[in-house]
Amino acid sequence: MDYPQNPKPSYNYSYINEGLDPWTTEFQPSDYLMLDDGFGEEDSSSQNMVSSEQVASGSSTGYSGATSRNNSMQNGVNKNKTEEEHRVAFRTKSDLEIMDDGYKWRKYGKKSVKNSPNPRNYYKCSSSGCNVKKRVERDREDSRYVLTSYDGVHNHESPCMVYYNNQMPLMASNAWTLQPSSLHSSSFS
DNA sequence: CGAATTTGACCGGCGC
DNA sequence: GCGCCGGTCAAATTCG
Repeated sequence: MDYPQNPKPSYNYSYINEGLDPWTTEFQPSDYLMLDDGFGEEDSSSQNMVSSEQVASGSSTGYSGATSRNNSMQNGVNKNKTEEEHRVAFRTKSDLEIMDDGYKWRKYGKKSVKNSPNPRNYYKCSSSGCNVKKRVERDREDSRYVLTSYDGVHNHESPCMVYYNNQMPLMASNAWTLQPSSLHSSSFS
């Protein structure tokens, strides 16, 4: 698949000249942040975020067979979950869905969702022991938008993280953490 | 030659 | 109980 993807983590490709700054304006986090159970029926999107919480069960390589997926497959009743499910979903205006956010992702699946002509790609953080997953698909309504969903919290820093004199860690201009706390303050530049 | 992607198969939940 | 549907696996293939 030859794709004119951007060679490096830099968003230099030509944007649709909307006369708007692409990243500070078009980036709308938590556009449809449907957490919780699938109670709220969104008018535009009827897909329900899967309520499967994956516990970071120790052995990363200990994956054995497809049957022993997760013995802790509890029901929706959250009795004693130690791991909260961190989900962040947002929508970005981009013509490319290959967005480098500072982490290395390994694609592990592609599926076409019903009611949408666009397939959905599944990525996983390539760092060992980091079970953060990522889901990328195009908006079924506006194919100009890309719906990205992050699942989990990284247990390591971004490879693009830069340190200035052992001071407070600063992020590179083209990288941002997925921590929900730092999601609000968009310190891009 | 090793690593990452591709892609169909498979698995498990949920609705009927 | 069966079939739909979304998520993941893993063998094969491609890529660097």
